[in-house]
Amino acid sequence: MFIRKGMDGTRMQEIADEAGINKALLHYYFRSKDKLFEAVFRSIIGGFFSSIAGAITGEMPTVEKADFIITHYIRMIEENPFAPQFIINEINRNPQMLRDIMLSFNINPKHLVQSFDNGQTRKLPFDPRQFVITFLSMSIFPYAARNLLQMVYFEDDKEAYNRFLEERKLFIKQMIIKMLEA
Amino acid sequence: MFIRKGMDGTRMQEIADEAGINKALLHYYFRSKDKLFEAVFRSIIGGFFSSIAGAITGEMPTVEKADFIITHYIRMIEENPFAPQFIINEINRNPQMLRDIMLSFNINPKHLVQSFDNGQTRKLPFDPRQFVITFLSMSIFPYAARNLLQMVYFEDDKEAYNRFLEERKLFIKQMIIKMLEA
DNA sequence: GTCTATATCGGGATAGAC
DNA sequence: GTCTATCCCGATATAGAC
Repeated sequence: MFIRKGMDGTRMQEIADEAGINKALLHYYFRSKDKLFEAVFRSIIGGFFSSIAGAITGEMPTVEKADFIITHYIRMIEENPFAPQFIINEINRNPQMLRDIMLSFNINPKHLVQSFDNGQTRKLPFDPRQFVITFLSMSIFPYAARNLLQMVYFEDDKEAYNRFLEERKLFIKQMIIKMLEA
Repeated sequence: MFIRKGMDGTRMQEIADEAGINKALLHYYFRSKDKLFEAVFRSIIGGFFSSIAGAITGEMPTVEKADFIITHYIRMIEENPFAPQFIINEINRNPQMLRDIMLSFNINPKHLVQSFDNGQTRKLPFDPRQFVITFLSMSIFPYAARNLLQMVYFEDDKEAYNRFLEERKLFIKQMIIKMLEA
């Protein structure tokens, strides 16, 4: 419910109904709405975040390695299509939470940045983060803006949009590989 | 305030304070929070939406035309960096509103889709919407997810991220033109 | 049109029985 | 642990003076 309607838009009563219990019990377990939300948020961000990190630590990808990472990452988005936008929203609402979570997941931003200097991308004419963020953009945005894009460009045809997303997996792979080879 | 904190997270009192008036006057003008929100939303989406449409109606872009459109579109995002995510969020919250607005702006989805069949892109091996949505993704996502990306990949260095965005304009142009030429 | 004061209600949180 | 009943505050909305 938090994912669908956000922290502010969700009622404790709705959550209790969905869980088949009552509000009081919800407070008994989590003490407050804030605490409940944080618990939910941490569990959602966990998988996604470690994958974002995993996708770029170590040496930068060779083309073969990139292919593996892309497949893995896109599958994760497919399985959690609403998670990315939820994460983005809540980090905008409360940026401090991300810092805490990064610490608790033992992720050091410095290491992330340094890892860009390894591997073959060093000869590229652009900051290699351009490629990483381009990949994330191409993968995440069509899910985050699904309702908008589906309505504007696909006459609100759900099936047509699903086919588009399916075709897009190959498209993304080819684009990224082309960029890395360029 | 709606852009920053969303419809649910914004208080009428805050808006009144910001405007230097009081709550009662706000209701006098707009009758209800819902009505006020819709007025704000329509005015924000207006410019963006007509540009999304304008960017792809008529024949599909030649490389020269694409360059012009990209420059124009990115500038609009730069001037309203929070608008895209706001629009995406509120359309997810209330998809019907977009349908109404599209009607009132006289935008017909069928025409949008048909326009993809014109021009040189017809020979491309992919649905041309892949290119349009790739462009939108590359342009919008780095603004929508700014807090997240800046923290994870730029050690929360605001200036470094601004330089990245500046460099990205050229990067996007080159990528899109490369795709269209491919 | 603009204000103060107030009605009304919804929702987070708690008390206390079981 | 789980429930019902209730407190209490904050937020939308309105009444009514000026």
